[in-house]
Amino acid sequence: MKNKEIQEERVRSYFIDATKELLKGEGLKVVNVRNIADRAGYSSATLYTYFKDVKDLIFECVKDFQEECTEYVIVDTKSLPSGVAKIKAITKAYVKYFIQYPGIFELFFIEKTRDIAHKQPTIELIYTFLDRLCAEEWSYCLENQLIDSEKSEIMKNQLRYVIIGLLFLYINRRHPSEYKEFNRLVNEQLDNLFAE
Amino acid sequence: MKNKEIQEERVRSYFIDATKELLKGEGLKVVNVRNIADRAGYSSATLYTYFKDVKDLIFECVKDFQEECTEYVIVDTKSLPSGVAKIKAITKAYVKYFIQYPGIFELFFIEKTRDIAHKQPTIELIYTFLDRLCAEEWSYCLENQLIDSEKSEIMKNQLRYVIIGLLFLYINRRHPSEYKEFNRLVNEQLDNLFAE
DNA sequence: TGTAATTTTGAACATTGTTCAACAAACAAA
DNA sequence: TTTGTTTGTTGAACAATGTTCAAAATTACA
Repeated sequence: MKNKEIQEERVRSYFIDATKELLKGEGLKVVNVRNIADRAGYSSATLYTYFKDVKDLIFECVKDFQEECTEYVIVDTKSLPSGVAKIKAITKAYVKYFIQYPGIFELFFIEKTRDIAHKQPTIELIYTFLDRLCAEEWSYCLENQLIDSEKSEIMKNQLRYVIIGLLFLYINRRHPSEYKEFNRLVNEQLDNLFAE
Repeated sequence: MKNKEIQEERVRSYFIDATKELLKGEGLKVVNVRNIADRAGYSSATLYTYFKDVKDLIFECVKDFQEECTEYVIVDTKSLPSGVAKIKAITKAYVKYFIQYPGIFELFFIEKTRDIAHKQPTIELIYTFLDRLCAEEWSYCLENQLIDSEKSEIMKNQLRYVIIGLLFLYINRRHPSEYKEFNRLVNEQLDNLFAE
């Protein structure tokens, strides 16, 4: 009974890895059952013995990518001292990760889940991701009165929505058309958020 | 030659009207060539003599909906005196319009255009829409020194991105799950933006 | 080794967007 | 009015997508 579970998990991982490779490579537009199955070395019909449907499989990748992104952010910012500048740096690393892998951004934020109610825990995970990346730093800033505690919740929300808005329009709509300008806007908004 | 053009424009409008009805009703998920053509009273093949493809047809609706939304906002806010409160009111009306017709939000911001380069003027129109709705009011506030002119561009950007972020997560991801909470967040962010 | 259980799959189906040869309607020329 | 040409319309077919299922292949085990 135990072996069966191990083997089952193994095959699932072949499909998941194949999907992750496609998402990181050419992005959502080439993620389909036949491409996934080809890459995993199975027929597309086999996919359905391990996953309810292809959306289910695709959403299985979320947790892995969050871990990868977390690692990416930590590596990029670990040497910085705590404080407002570190929140900015974490946010910029988070942004950079999605710019590097637009397919992952699409998966996290744009791709429609068939059954959004059933996937709500995953959605919640995505939604609170930036908060969790910055949580320690917010705490530090509040403890050391670097940030007005009255305003901290509003600021967290502002950070979340501004960054999602920026990433969304840039990745989904090529707006602004130049990365440089996009980057300038990110910096401007971050500086503004923590100004005064 | 003139008659031909009139008739052609007429048939185009049948398809466009059919698409608009579907978008305002059940939303993007039911917008497909067969549904559109059925409603327009033609075969789906006919659609292709009047439009390059279905995305082209769908994007034809953008301008009409912008006019409708503009009207909606004007009616909702025309009696208010100029000033910061009016910018807030215009923004809230803009948000309400998209909450009422989520399908139109999807069309404006989420739906992928096949050829994003070719559609860039339309994208630009969408992107600058809220700015244009508020343009007069920003001018008024700047002239009367109700807003720091140094910060006005940053504030406009903040407004745009926060509102798009909020609408996007609420409409596309049911987050937050309650409209009341969504509304609270919109108000909180608007108040914060114009505070101090 | 033979049989039962499990895993895998090819083939089929439904639903998309799109194309095209053929049909129908409108129009022009005789 | 008849005939021929141009224009508009469409059914049928195609390709790409997700999904299902009976049958084939493989594995487990008595």
